[in-house]
Amino acid sequence: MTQRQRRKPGETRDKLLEATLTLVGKGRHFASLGIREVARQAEVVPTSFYRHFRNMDDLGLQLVDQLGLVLRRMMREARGNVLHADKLIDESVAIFISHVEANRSFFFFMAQGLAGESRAVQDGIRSEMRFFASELANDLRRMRLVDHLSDSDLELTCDLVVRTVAFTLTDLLGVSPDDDYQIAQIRERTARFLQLIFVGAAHWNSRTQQGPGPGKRQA
Amino acid sequence: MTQRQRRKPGETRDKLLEATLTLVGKGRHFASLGIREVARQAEVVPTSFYRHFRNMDDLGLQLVDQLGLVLRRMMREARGNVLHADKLIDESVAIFISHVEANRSFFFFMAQGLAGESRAVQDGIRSEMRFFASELANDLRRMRLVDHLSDSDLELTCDLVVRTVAFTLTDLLGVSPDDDYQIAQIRERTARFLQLIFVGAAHWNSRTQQGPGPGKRQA
DNA sequence: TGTACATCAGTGAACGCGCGTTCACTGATGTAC
DNA sequence: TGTACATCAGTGAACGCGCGTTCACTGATGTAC
Repeated sequence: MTQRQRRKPGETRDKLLEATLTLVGKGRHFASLGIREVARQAEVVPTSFYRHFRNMDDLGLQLVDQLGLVLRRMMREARGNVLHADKLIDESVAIFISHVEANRSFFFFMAQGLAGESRAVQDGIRSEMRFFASELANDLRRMRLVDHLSDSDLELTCDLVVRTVAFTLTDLLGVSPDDDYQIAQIRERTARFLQLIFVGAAHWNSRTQQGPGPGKRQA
Repeated sequence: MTQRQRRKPGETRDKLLEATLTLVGKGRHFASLGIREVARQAEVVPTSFYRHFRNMDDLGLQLVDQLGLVLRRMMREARGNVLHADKLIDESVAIFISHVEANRSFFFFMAQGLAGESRAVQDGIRSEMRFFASELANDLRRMRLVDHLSDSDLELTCDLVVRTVAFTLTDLLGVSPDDDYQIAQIRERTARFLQLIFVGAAHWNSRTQQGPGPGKRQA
């Protein structure tokens, strides 16, 4: 057998993670993947799997860690590129969508994991989202765009923003990655969702929180 | 064998559907369920499965149909019970949560299906959500709570409301059905999300739509 | 610098098992006359 | 009302296959002295 072993350290592990993402990217659900199937996709013998992961859930957890890195990279890029506050929403959404396109499988895995079989993966993804929301809150504070909001109301707003953006994943899941028109539609719609939320945040106050119905304030 | 056949017509089919929901309710993911496993849970011989469904995806589609009925029942109850506009949000959310508790597995299946393996199921659930959003829009129009919104802005608002409520499912998924405290937390938080959205809708206008950053209007 | 040994990651064979699916069968129910 | 027949839904046996997992092995790399 031609040089049967000693790839670069961690290479097989990376291949297995990537193979899983590839299958997810092809439309498979993480919960339905098996060890042999992933190993086959990774062009690795099934027994190698156990050198790196205890089972598929364990692999899923390590994918969540990598997802965290992807999200942080995205956040960094957004901080660098979103300069003018008046385009904050549009530019942020655009950056999000472009990162989803560039890491489709990762984000699909994220969307799947939120309602997935493994509690640990669920919690991991939720924790990433919480972190993201709190970083967003920090940024908005720093930009002094939400001075009238209490900490907990700001946190509420950012959580809703993150959820809304995350839900977009289920929209993107359904369209082909090169259907630019549909993707633009989703981008615009998402931006309008966020505008709606921020308009709400701008007019939010503690009285409001006590619960009028819709439209109460408009008169 | 004791009375080997002729149950009530459709009984086996219902048992298979219910068995699937039971497994989903226990934390399993729909995509990971197999025919034999479902048949076992239903206490039915595996071959019976084929008398009613072509495969698991087919069964999933029929679950989506039933989910539609559950949602319609919920809508009817909300229409009957939400009387005073100033409590519209709180009461609607309470009704939603109580229906989720009463049909846990159904709603878990819905949450799973949104990012599930079957495109048909995905589309089915999305279609149910669209229908729900449009009915909500009708109701709000009828109650004259959103007179200043254009049709498309109202549609946008209702879509966001439905998404936000749907996302709640991933929160509920993580808490035990008898953890009343946590469930109350989720209910309150969801109600606040919706208040935020409706405050946004109340102050929304076409200028806004052209995209100011957050807080722009507060000065 | 060289040697002995421990550790690590990749391998192929093998296991028992549960899977999806097919088949021919059975008997209850519905339909035609 | 009675009879003959078609349809339908449930059944048990059987198939070949892919699954997760174990095992003993191999050889490259790291470490101690």
